[in-house]
Amino acid sequence: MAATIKDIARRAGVSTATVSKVLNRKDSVIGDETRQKVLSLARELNYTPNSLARSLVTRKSHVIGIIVPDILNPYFTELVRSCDDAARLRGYTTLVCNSEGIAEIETAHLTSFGGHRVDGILLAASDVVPDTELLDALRIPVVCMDREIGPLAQLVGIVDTDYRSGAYQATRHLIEKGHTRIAFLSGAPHRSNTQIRLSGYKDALSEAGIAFDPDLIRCKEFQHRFGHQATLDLLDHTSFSAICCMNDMLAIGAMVALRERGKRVPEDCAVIGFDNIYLSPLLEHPLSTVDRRIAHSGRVATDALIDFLDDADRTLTAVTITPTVVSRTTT
Amino acid sequence: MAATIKDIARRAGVSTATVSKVLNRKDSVIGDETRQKVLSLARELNYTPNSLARSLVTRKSHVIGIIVPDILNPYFTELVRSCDDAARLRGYTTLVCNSEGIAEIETAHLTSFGGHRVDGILLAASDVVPDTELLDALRIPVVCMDREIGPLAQLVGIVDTDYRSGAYQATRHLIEKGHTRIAFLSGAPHRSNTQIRLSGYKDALSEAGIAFDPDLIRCKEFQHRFGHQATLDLLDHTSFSAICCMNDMLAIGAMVALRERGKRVPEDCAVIGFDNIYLSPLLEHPLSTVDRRIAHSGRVATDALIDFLDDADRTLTAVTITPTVVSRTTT
DNA sequence: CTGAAAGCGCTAACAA
DNA sequence: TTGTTAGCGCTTTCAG
Repeated sequence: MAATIKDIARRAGVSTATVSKVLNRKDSVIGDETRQKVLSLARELNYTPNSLARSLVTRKSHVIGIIVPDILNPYFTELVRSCDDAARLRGYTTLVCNSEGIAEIETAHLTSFGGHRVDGILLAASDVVPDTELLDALRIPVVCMDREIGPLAQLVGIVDTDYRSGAYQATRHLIEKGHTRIAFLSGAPHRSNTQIRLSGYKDALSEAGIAFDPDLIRCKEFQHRFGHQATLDLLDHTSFSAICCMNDMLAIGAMVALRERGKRVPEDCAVIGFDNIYLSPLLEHPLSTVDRRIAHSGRVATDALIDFLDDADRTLTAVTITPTVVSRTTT
Repeated sequence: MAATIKDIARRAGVSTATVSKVLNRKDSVIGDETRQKVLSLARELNYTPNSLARSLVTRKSHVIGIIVPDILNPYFTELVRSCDDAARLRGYTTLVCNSEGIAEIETAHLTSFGGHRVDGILLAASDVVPDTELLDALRIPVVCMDREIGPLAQLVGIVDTDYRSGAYQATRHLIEKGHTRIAFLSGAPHRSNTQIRLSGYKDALSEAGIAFDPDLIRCKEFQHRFGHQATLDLLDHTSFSAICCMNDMLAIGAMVALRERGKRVPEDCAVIGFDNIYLSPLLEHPLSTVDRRIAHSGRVATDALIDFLDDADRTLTAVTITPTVVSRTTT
């Protein structure tokens, strides 16, 4: 059995209260020899405080719950990694859950966060509509990491990306390269996630005097499989010389489809992505994309949450990241 | 404040013990109306058990600690994801930590696992030599996920991959394609991880009557940057027609270097990887590689651990995964 | 400067 | 069938 504060107290001939004080650096009032005795005993017994017991009384778990749709998606892998790094730097541990983009699963995770008494929640809702009632009932501070969500009492931060601008820039980039028939791939069609991006796409088109053609639009989900499938479908039903993908995995899927059909990138068809995941420069054709500063946004979100938790900043933090085009070889 | 068992007890006019019994399905002995009253009250008050308190008394946290070098590496992303899935299926939660491949960091995480009273540990030690003394002192069951580690009292499972066979098969695959000058890229040279693979490589060569040439060997770390750098270096200093990479990220890095130097894959130089990460078929040149059943191994490791924890199987589980070559377009 | 006592929310015998 | 009691390991007033 692991040593407890009691073991130390007994051997040191002091009370557990004293040991606790020493161990928590609340020892300004503690005698020097007592402190030394306790400290050396702690080392000797290989003492590690039981954080369950500690959290129970302090009502602070120093754990942050993170929800993402799927950590396998490189975008979320990077996001989670940067959140975790930022959290550890400030003494917090991270509990990561995958919602699969399914509201019920997200809800279950949120409930479990409540049970584990996490101090705060970092939420990448993506395409799912979170149960805001639950979120409110939980009374746990929340920071949204990828988009706004409905009104929420416990919302203490939003790290938003200017998707409209990103999509606009991507489209414009393609237009400047001379394309006029530009296909558009994105996630769930009715979600703001997609609608906002679509508006940026349309803005760029109309600005250039190009008519919007709904036949060029394919919206369903943010996964490479869909990028692949949609591109094949596009190839079969219409003509175009560029694809504007609303994330990099979609772009990767699109390029696979293009290759299968013998199309060269960018000669026969240009491709641009969105996110700038760390893989995009490593592809055989390094991917042109829209950089959204993934690691930075994770860090900012985490810091905002912890600032709030640690009482450093009790106001709502709202940060909007303006993405920028990174032109590589696929456009 | 979240409702507690006490709140329910008071309103239901019963004792907390009774409430606890109902809520834990130890209610075979509980009166029907009492049960109903408690259950409906629990729902009404939106009761969620405090798992900290529960774990403190039951001495079971239902949390499993996972250590990997870096979750950004797709191999570990997949591994962690499959462990997490398997764990949740059995009622466990997962606490994931990145060791960065640095022993001190791994040690810090292990210590923190002790503090959090995790029930078991899933360890992907990779190139780091774990502090087996600490591990023993912790008295927490451990399953190794990618290789064996030294003698360990608390070791309850090993999921090993037959690296020798994998490297042998990869090399042989290349030889069968007509290559004789085959470069070899791997991680830390003095680690078993690399040495075992190297022996497979050598076996295949000697079997084919090809002399081993140390100039073709580059071992340092398992990251794409090194794959890139090593390939450039190889290109500058020797000649070869194939590269045998001991993980897929190395292969991706190598292919970038090859492209930069105007070499075509596989015409000018064949490349084979190791791991079969989910990205490898998605590359522009789908990567030939050695499949090691990542998700399967994570599942097996997790199940072995939980079997032990749940008392279903108190013997040491030792599984060796035999990898197989997947031939795609780069060889 | 140190200790006694209470209690965080829950479970687990043992009584009743 | 239900309640009483004790206690998990720790922190935190409040006395001494």
